[in-house]
Amino acid sequence: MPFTPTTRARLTQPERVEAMRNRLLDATIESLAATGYSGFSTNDVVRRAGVSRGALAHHFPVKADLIAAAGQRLIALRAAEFRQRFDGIPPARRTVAKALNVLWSFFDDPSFHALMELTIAARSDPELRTVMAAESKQVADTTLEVFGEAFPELAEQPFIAETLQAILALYTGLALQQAVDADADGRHAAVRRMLKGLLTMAAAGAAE
Amino acid sequence: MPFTPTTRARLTQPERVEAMRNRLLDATIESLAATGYSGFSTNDVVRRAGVSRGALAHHFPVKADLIAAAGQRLIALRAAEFRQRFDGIPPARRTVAKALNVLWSFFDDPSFHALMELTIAARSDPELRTVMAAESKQVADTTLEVFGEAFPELAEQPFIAETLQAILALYTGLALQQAVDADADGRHAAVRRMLKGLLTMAAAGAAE
DNA sequence: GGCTACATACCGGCAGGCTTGCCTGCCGGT
DNA sequence: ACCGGCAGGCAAGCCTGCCGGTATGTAGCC
Repeated sequence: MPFTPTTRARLTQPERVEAMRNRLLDATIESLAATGYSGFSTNDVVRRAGVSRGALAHHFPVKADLIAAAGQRLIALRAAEFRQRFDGIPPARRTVAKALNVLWSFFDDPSFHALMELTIAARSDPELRTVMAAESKQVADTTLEVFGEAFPELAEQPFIAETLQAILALYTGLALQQAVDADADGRHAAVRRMLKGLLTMAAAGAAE
Repeated sequence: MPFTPTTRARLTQPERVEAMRNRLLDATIESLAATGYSGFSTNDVVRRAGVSRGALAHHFPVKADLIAAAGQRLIALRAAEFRQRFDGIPPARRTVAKALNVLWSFFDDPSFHALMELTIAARSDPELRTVMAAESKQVADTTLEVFGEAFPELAEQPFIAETLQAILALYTGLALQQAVDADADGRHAAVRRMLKGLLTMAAAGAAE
C-alpha cells in the first residue's frame, strides 16, 4: 500500500525527527526570548516543548549544540519571514517609508530579543560566535538583495550598502534601548520619523 | 607639600569601606566584560578583587544588589569619562569629526561590553531594569548637554536631539555587531566615514 | 503479505559539580 | 572594651550530562 501520508495518524520516522527537532528548537528560541540567555536552562526547554529530558539529550547531547542550532534556525526563520513580509507589499505601493516599516517590524518582535540574547552571549562563547558572526553579514546581504529587487533604480545609487548597514545598526540600537525602557518609544518615534523623512527625500532626489 | 594624608599607611574606616566597595564594583564590571552576564558569578568577583566571600557578603548581601550597584557605577564612570575626554579636545580643534571620534571611542571599549551585558540582562530582571532604563535617557541628555557646550551654534538647530539619539543608536548597533564579528570592522568603517562626511556637511550648511 | 529481529526515538531518574546565601570566628579601628 | 569589617567553611538548591529501560518504526525472511 503506497501510504498516503495525510490519512496516516503516525508520521514516518524522518518526519517525526524533523518535527521533534523543530519543536525543541522553537521552544529554545521561545525560552531565550522569555527568560534570557542567563536564565536559560534545558529544563525549561523540555517543559515548554512538552517532552522528556531524554528526548532533548537524544537530539542535542550537549547544551551548546542546542543553542547553536537554535541560533541557525532563528536566523533562517527571520530571513524567510523578511522576504515574505517584504513581498507582501503590493508592488504599486512600494515606497521607502513602507519598506522602513517592514524593516522596523523585525526589530519590534520577540524573535529580535532572542537574537540579541544570542548575539551578546556569542561574545563569550567561541562556538556560538562563529554562528552569529556569519549572521551579521548575512542580514546585511539579504537586506541589500531584497531591497535591490524592490527598488531597482535606487540599488544603483552610491553608498546604498553603507546606508542600509547604517539603518540596520540604527534600528538595532533603538530596539535595544526600547527593550529595557518602553517609555523611550516617544523619543524613538521622532528619530524614526526623521529618518523616514530624510530617506524619502533622498530617494526622491535620486529618482530626479 | 599639601596636606595630603598620604603619609598615613592605614586609611580611616569610611575610606576603607569606600575603597572596598569600589574594588568589588570594579571587579564586577571587569568580570561582566570578560565572562558575560550568564557566566558571571560572585566567586569570580571575589577572585578578581582578591578578597574573601565574606567581604562581598558584608557589603552586598545578595547578588542583585551587587549588580545594580555595579550598573550605577558603570554609568557614572562612563559619564565622567565622557566629559573628560570631550574636554580634552583643544577648543580650537573642536570639529564634528573629532567629536564623533571621541564618541565612538566609548563604543570601542570594554566598559561598553559590560554595559551591553547589563542592558540585555535588564530585560529579564525588573530590579536591574529600573537602573538601566534611566541610563538610556541619561546618556542622551549628557550627550546633548556636552555637545551643546562644545558647539553652541549647532545646538540651536532643529532635530539636534533626534540626530544625536540616532547617532548613539547607530554606534550601539555597530559596536554590537563588531563584538561578535571583528571582521566587520571594514564595512563598519565605511559607514562611519559616510556618517562623518554627512554630518560635517550638515554642520557646515547650518553655519552658513 | 505477515512475522520476527534490529535499530532508533523517547522516557524518567540519578549523581556530580557549581553557585548562592548564611553563619561563626577573628582582627583592627575607635 | 566594644563594634564594625572581614575571612572562610557549610548546607541547600539547581542544572547538566549520563544511564538503563521501554515503545515504536524499519528491514530482512518465510
